[in-house]
Amino acid sequence: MPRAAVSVALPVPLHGTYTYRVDEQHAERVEPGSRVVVPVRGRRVVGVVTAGDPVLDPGREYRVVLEAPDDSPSFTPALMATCRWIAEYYATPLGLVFRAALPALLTGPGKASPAPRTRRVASLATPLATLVERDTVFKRAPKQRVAWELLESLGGRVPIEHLEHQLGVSSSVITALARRGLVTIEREVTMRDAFARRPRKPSVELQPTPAQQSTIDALTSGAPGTVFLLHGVTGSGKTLVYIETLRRIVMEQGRSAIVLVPEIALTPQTVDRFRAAFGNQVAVLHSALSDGERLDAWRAIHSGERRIVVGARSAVFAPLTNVGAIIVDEEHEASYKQGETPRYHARDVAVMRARAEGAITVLGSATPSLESWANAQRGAYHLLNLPDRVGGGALPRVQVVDLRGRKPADLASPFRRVFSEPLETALHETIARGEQAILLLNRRGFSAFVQCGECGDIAACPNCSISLTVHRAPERMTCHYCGHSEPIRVACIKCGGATVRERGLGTQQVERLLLDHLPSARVARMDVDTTSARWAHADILDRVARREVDILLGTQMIAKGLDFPNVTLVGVIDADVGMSLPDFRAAERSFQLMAQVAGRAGRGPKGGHVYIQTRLPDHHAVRAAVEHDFRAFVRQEMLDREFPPYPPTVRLANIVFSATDEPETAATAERGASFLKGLIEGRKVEGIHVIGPAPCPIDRIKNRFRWHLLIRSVNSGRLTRVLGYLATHFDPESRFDMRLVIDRDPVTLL
DNA sequence: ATAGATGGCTAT
DNA sequence: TAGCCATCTATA
Repeated sequence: MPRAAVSVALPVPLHGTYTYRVDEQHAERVEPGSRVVVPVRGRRVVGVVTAGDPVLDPGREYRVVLEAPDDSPSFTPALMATCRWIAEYYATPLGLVFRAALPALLTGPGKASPAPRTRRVASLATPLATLVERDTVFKRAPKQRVAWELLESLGGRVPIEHLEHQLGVSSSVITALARRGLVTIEREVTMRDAFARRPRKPSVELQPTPAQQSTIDALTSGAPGTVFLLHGVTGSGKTLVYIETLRRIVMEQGRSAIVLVPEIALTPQTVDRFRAAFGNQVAVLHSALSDGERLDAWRAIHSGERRIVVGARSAVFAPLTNVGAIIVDEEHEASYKQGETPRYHARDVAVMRARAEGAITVLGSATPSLESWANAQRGAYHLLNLPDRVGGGALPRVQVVDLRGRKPADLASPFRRVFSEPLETALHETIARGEQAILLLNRRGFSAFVQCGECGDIAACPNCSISLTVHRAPERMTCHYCGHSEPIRVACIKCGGATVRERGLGTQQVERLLLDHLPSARVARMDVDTTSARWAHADILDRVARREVDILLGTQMIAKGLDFPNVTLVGVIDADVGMSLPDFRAAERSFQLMAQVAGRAGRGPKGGHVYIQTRLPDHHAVRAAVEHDFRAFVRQEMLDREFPPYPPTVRLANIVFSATDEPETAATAERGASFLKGLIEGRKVEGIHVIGPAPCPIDRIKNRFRWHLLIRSVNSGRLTRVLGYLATHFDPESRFDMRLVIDRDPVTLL
């Protein structure tokens, strides 16, 4: 039945759809989920058909769909349903959700697809059959002979990139061979796939242990829509469980699957294992792909050519059909939350999509998020445990170095101020034994906090129980949730001891100290500055794997998924910096980080040691990290989130106002708060509370002033309705470039 | 979100 | 006074 008109969601921040007529030429090619090119204010825009045959107003003119560029819809019904859920839950226009779900090259009306990528390939030009012949030709060029024979042994035709990077042939040798006419170099069109640069290892997956096997059995017999929370300690072999589960669901049952990983660049080893196990069934989507590469991968998935998608956050939108499983590795990771509109959490989207697809969801972590843990406790998720390391290896011994009440003599040198004696000794010994160390430095605090030098207590807000931030002019401590403010404490309210103002150290400073005091150690630094280049992450980690690095110093990015058997020492330089962040998840983040980084130590037969330097040795996050006891941490942390209530006890949304004028921003935030309070009181909505407004912890970005307010709700559906109402009925007024952002389930409140 | 229109301000 | 930038406006 050809359609006369369609409803189209457009990538504009307007809620609701637009109606366009369809002429006969396009009638057969438009159905829900199809991309269409339509006129919007005189320009061509790509929208997505949400429904066919809407009711038309006879008294009105409608514009006509200009193009229906695709043979088949880009969105399956299950994926459409998932996008609709996102639009409603996060109070985001549907068209913007669709746009986020498509590769960039499919969201613009342009037809120009980028030029295919080529690579240079070397081939043998002349056969040199006899040894005598070779001896003469290569008499004075032994390196050319090696290269030539390597080429010959590999079938006479090899990409130059491969010769240079994996086989160690220098480029000058190749040019010389080409110049002498012994080798010809030509260009060849390749599939754009940057990850193919990494050497592919042969598949040598081990046999599952009995514990792994029973987990695999449980996962593969889960009813459609079941969500599993797989709590497996570091080194318990979760990746093998994922792989064997997919072997059944994808290879044996013929379905498809998505594997979400926090950030591919940080987890190359995990990705390598999937590629090794499933070869060209795997499409890898990661942030470093070019637009063209991403489009190629999308097409290969859409056509059914690749049925396993491994990727970061947005891979949850992979255009697969018949999805049987969605795996979310390291499900607690904050990078699953998108930082811009649509601000979806890929873990939660994964659960919704899996339900729509009739698939199982596997949320895996050694340190699950409190949200997922609470869902498992109330029976919404099915909990599976892998409590032991594969091969019976012990978890490393964790030792606390108490930095409280250190004597002036201990603080004489800058080095000693950062590295306690036990940590320094351990570093020396580790390097002397030819083993490797990882040093974790929490992200530099963006703001200063006040801590007691005697008991370690960090000054916190009496209403919100998050840390207070030091402000200059006027000099006060301020809460960035509710706006509470008080003079800077000089004496600790718990013990009366003298307080100090703290602000974390930078990685460069610590690197300098290491280079000065351990001149023989080879130090690699890994942070945003050293990893901006495309393959910088993988390159640094590969150097560590090849043991070209003695000490790897870095921010949280070093804590993830690495498996280096020769790393026997891990040091957490200052656990308190993380604990001091003005964020209700500060303790959770710190615990996760300590637990994850501790899991990097002692993965080999040599065992391992962890040192945590802190002034809060009795804090439950530190104690639980020492004991490797996630459940003990959760028990205390759940209590702490009850009053004042924070997730998972309540649902949370962060409403951010920003504009170029400070008083106007504050006034609009006030107006937003009154609007919400009026709505809540007027409609007698129970269990929803507005906190603030207050300046955002980062109160100014690129000359825009930022204020925010928080909404707490005991009930999810009610919060959905309030946010939907705010998005469609509150007018922030566009003076001073005013913008309003609704961030539901925020992972950071900066 | 975003392009095109508008209006004020600076460098020439 | 042209050109630039911040701001405004509308989207079938």
